[in-house]
Amino acid sequence: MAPKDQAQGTENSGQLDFPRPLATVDVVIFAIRNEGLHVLLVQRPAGAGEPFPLSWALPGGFVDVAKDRDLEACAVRKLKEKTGVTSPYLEQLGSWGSAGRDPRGWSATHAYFALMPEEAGRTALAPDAQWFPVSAGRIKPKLAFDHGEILTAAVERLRNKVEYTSLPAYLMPAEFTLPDLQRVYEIVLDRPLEKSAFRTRILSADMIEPIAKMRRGPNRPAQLYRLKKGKEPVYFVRTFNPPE
Amino acid sequence: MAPKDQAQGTENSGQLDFPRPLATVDVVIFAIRNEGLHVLLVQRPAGAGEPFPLSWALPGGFVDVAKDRDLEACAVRKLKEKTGVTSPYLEQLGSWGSAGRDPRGWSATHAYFALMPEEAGRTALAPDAQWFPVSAGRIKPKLAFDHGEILTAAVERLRNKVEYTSLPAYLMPAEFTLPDLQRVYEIVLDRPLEKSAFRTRILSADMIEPIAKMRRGPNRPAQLYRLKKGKEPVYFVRTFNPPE
DNA sequence: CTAAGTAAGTTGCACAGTACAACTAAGTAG
DNA sequence: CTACTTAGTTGTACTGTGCAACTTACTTAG
Repeated sequence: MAPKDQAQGTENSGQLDFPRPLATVDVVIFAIRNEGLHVLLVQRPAGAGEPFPLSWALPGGFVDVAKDRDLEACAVRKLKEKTGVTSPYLEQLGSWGSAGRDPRGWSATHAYFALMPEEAGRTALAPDAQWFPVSAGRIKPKLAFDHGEILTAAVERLRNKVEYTSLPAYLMPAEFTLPDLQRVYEIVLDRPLEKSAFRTRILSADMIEPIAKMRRGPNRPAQLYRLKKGKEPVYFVRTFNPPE
Repeated sequence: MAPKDQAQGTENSGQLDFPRPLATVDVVIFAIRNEGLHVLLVQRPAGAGEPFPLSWALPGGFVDVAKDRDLEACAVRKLKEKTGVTSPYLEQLGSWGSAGRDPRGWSATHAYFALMPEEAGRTALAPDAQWFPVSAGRIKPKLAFDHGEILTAAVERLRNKVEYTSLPAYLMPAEFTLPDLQRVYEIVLDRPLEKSAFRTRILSADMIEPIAKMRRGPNRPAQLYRLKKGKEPVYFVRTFNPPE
């Protein structure tokens, strides 16, 4: 039986015995590793009746109406199961739902995207999880379901936001230098940025603070910074001017 | 029975006989009427077992797995049912899902937001639908479910985007002047904008074109424009500089 | 016919923040 | 001590907004 057109709004919408779509949550987890943007994927099981056996997929799964108080709690749970940690940044990305995206039936997934420092993703990675480099907004293996499309949307959202926010700060380790941060911006945007304009922008944003320590190397030492506590992401009033 | 932790990923996730959340779609439909931002609401029925009887709510309802190919098609359908038209702009806003938001059980809604010109919303409005003014991001009546929260998020998203996009163009009638458009920007942002900077921004964006007609009034006539066909929204590289 | 009023549209200068490029500073390695 | 490298600064050009005064084109009152 199909729901009434005006479900949530007709005299008999109290009857709820019509077919419901499957509800899942998937999380696109980004980290910087080896000077490159990486995403965490999970290999699908090979069991009978399993869709996309052995394909790689975004970590996620069904909403558990007994366990999950709300969608975000569900996303946090999935993230924790695969990485052993909670991420410093979690944002809703959007939802994808259609008749055909899952062979098991009409399904809708609520996608989230998370940013974490490399160091966080090393602790307790699930055995079926693995980091994959993202190049040109794509991943090498073809992903299960429509996860390739979701990943592309996540990369695009990340790139757009990096243009005018402080999001890359959540990809940094506890202590970092300004050139470190700039490199992460450049990795995500895949283009070089102006050093002086970058420094002006970041330092006037009141988002990081210097600590009493320098990063020493074979050349001039660099000031180390840390994120100010409890800092929301900062929104700048301009984008970096794209080249072209 | 609860889904496995690793649903979409365990040997027996082929079994799909665990409880599923309710899946709905709701649409926040904006239009400018009487120099003010308005949103379309629908009054809930009074039948037995109906949650929030006679409260006002966002137009929406259950996903119909037989009728709706995907979520967006479902949103378009809801929109059409209430307004009789399709809107020139429809964007996904986010999803809200939790155990408590609907007394009938764990439910998740996929929220969209739509922009349309006033003229479009006059044709075939459903009898239970009505336009309400939005002031200070709020609506007078307390809305059903968590729709107040969703509306607040939609207004916030709209305000943010108006700061650096051409979205208000979708709120305009077929022919409009630049001062008309500026007024709509000012209505949404709730603050005055600079005339000359506004004109420079809009005219250099290649989004509207002048037509061979002027708007005549008790003073200097104004050039009429129309949206260029098939125009995607334009993103500017700066926001208008907020005051203070 | 003229003057006053009003809104459309233009112009010029100040200001903020990025782009570009050259410079200084502080370390290591030979 | 010199060469090299990266951190960090400085100065000038450019772009687009903020602000304010100005011109233009119409209506209405007299």
